[in-house]
Amino acid sequence: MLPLELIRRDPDRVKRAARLKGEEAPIDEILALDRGWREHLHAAETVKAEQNRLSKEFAKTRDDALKERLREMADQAKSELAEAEAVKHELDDLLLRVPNVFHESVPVGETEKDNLVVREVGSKRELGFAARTHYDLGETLGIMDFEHAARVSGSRFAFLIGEGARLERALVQFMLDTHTREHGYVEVLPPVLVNSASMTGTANLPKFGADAFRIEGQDLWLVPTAEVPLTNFHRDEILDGDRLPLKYVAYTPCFRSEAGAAGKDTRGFIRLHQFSKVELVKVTSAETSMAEFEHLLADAEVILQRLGLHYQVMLMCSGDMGFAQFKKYDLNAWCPGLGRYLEVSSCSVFNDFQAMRANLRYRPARGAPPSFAHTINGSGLALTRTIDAIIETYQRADGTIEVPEALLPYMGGLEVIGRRSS
RNA sequence: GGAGAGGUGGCCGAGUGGUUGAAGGCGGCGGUCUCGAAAACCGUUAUGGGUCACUGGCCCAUCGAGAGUUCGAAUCUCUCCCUCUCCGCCA
Repeated sequence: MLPLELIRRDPDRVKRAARLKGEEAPIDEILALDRGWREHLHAAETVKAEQNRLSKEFAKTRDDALKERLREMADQAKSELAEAEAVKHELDDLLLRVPNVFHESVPVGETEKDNLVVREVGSKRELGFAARTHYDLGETLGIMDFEHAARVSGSRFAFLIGEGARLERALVQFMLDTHTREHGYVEVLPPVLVNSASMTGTANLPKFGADAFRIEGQDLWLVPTAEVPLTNFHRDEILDGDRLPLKYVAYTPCFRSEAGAAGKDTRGFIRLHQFSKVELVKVTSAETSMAEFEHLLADAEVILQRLGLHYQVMLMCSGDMGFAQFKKYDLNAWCPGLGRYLEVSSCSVFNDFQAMRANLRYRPARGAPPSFAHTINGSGLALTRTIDAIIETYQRADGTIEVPEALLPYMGGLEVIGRRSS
């Protein structure tokens, strides 16, 4: 969330940022509640201070009249404080609904059409025959199965089978190895059920609860991304500054109900209620976050480069970047069969927006007062769509799929997916 | 899931309802001593918030969380969470 102090000092900046993001921000209500809260709090504390003082006196004198007066003061302080807290709750609730501001380098715009292509790497592969989609190829080869998934779970689920499942496992291994051995991330296997406080910490709550799956009757949610457990790992802590940046990588399933997206990408292995992702998370100091953000983006790009996939780096405009992000890049991989790019990674920096919600701080130097950390995350990469891009890019005229060179060590000698072994 | 024990500051660990925001120790920081270091000794060492005559002061809150009893709660009561031990169940 944003510091209340920022909203007091520069409400217009916050309003403007929200408008350019296409979000609502109840700034005037917040300012009114803020005034009310401080009035009641001041009243309560004044009475309480006097009560504390007289209470010590009472310990000596045991004066009955004083006791009666103290009883009244206690009631008064209690009711003022209750009033202050009620207003503060309302205030905090609204604060959690104020979107983050954004970095000066973010282009102002309304829709995805206003996003900026920062660079393109590689080029669209010429196949020399009519490209087929990953779901056509996948179903034909028997490595993807949507029909049985619909029976077992419902729509927007999928099975990977045989060499398809093997491909995902190889990719996971490849990505984790690259990020841990070469990029210095610590591998983590987190819980995939998290509580509401964690969901609030990363700003998935209160606004986006409808996009997530909740466990009935319990305060538990299925993680929409490993960002939630990784970023909340240090919630309510004060870290030593010299431990930063912290770098974590985790492979987890991700669960999204995607309520608002019905009808979009219904075909194929693209937008599912459950998908796998390798996620990168960094916790940094305020000074280094923007540079660490660019590094994280580069770490994710390495995966695409090694897989030999053509992709573009897209800088998201204000209107398309989301509630919590300070700046965001998408990595879009080219899929010849679909004839379009698929988003395989989304990399974001949040400045202290998440850290304030999660109360995640660090001490810049010995004895210095704590500051809120900066948080960064990005997919490195989403497995499902990376598989789509690989299948469509490496397909051969006979409908089999070549295994990208980088994955050969992870595929146990398999060089072509779908080749008859007879 | 059943039975029991316990959750105190960066860490360990005292704590009788009333100068206890909290003894003591460790660690950290500053200093004395020293050619320097160690040791020893002295001092200092939480977080959040409000407020003011605002490079400082004053006030409030915080001893797992929440509620209660009381003029006053780390200390008494209740609920919840977590940890540990034993049993059960399981991967």
